[in-house]
Amino acid sequence: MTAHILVVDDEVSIRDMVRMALEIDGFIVSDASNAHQASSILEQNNIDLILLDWMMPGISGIDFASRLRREGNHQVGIIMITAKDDEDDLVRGLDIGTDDYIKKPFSTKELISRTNAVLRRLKDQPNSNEVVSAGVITIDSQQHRILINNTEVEFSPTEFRLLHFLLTHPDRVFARDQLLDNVWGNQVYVEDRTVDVHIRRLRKVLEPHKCDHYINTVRGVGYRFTVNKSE
Amino acid sequence: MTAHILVVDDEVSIRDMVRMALEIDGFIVSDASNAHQASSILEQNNIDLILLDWMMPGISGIDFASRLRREGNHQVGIIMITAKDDEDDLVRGLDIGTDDYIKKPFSTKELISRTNAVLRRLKDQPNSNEVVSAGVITIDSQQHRILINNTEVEFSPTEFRLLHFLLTHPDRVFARDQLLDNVWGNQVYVEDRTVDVHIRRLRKVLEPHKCDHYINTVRGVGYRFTVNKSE
DNA sequence: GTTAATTGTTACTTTACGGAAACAAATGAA
DNA sequence: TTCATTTGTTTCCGTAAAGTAACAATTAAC
Repeated sequence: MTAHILVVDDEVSIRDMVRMALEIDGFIVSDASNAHQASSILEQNNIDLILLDWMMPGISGIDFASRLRREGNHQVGIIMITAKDDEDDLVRGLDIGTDDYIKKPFSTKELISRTNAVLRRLKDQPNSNEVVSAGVITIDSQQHRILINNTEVEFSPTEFRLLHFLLTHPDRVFARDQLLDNVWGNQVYVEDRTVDVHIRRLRKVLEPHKCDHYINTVRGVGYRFTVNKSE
Repeated sequence: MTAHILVVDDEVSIRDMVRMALEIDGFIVSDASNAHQASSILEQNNIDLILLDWMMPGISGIDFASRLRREGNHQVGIIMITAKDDEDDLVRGLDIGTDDYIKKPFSTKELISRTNAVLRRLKDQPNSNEVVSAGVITIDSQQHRILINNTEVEFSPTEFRLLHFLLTHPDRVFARDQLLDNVWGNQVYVEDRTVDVHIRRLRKVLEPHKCDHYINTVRGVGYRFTVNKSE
């Protein structure tokens, strides 16, 4: 969930400033002072977004960005950081497929805002706006609503994510740590037993609607969601 | 179906670049180097959207846009292109009734994205002169009036825009960021929590009319407008 | 030029959610 | 059976999120 951002700038002061602003806002940040460093970091990490200085000694930001896109990397977001008097190069920069621009000098607020905007746009690509259902349960992600027998039932955020994951992966056993990875995210460390507690809470909410039996316990392994009674 | 776009800029390099980007994306493009040319093209064609340079010799973009709106042309979309990052001027630009603006330098992606966004918005509401309603609330955009149970209720500008956006996009959760993008505009950098405060103010105004329950809080996600009671 | 309204931000309060601990119950193995 | 292990369940507490009000700055109105 937490985005990993790569900051590429030859000036250490800019790097530090940007890094600090991003880290305060909860992002994971790596940085590089030139294109070569940036390349190796990209290879070794799962980078979501690059904040790239326009003018750098050696391989410029423009060249680096266009090379990335030419090589077929369209997943990573790229925000260019430009100085005032780079307007002449504007034409060159426009066709290489960057996601946004930030002009120096910029506020941290603008930085964060644009970063989030680009990340949001990238995330929106695969539309998770579908309606899924199993048995008497229907989940509308866009509305963020769950209907059971056409009646809305309230769930807490974690319960919502847990049920959504289970329902979209039916008839399959998941170990507790698999559920933690998929529902909590692989960056959070919580106890295995926490899953049990949340399964319990989920069952409790489902109980009045007589569909808590959709959630099976597989002793020694984990939990499974199924609409067919297995017993 | 295909949108026809008019590009107005005195610099030929910008015109060509924008034209190329738009044509690659399948738009029909006309261009003009000044306001007079633009006027005649507007008369002779069915233009959906104008990409208008802020600073032009002779009649400036801002003058041209405000004249269009004054003359009653509210159908055509207008996106301002500006090199200045003078916030005061930008605010003035929005007040005139332009649909969006793009700061130089900008990416082709941003250009295309904003163009599509404005076109979508215009299409959604063929003319914003329409009257929309949900439950006991009726919004007349042209009159800039909101009726609740056929009684006029006063809202501040931001409250008006917020309620209008929510009401025209019912039964859908919006994150605070999304609301900021859609109600405040994409380049206004305000805190997330500001949304909370305005939601509060909106509810406060709706409260005496017993329809504050239309606005749902979705914890951990954002807000949703719905006429159906969620319980 | 004075006043009122609007808006963004901050600080404080309230709510309720999530995580872990603790204990009970169930299960399986010896 | 007895014991160990796994799972169910409840309760407690810290904290993150949302509600709220007050404040300052800006803008509009008079």
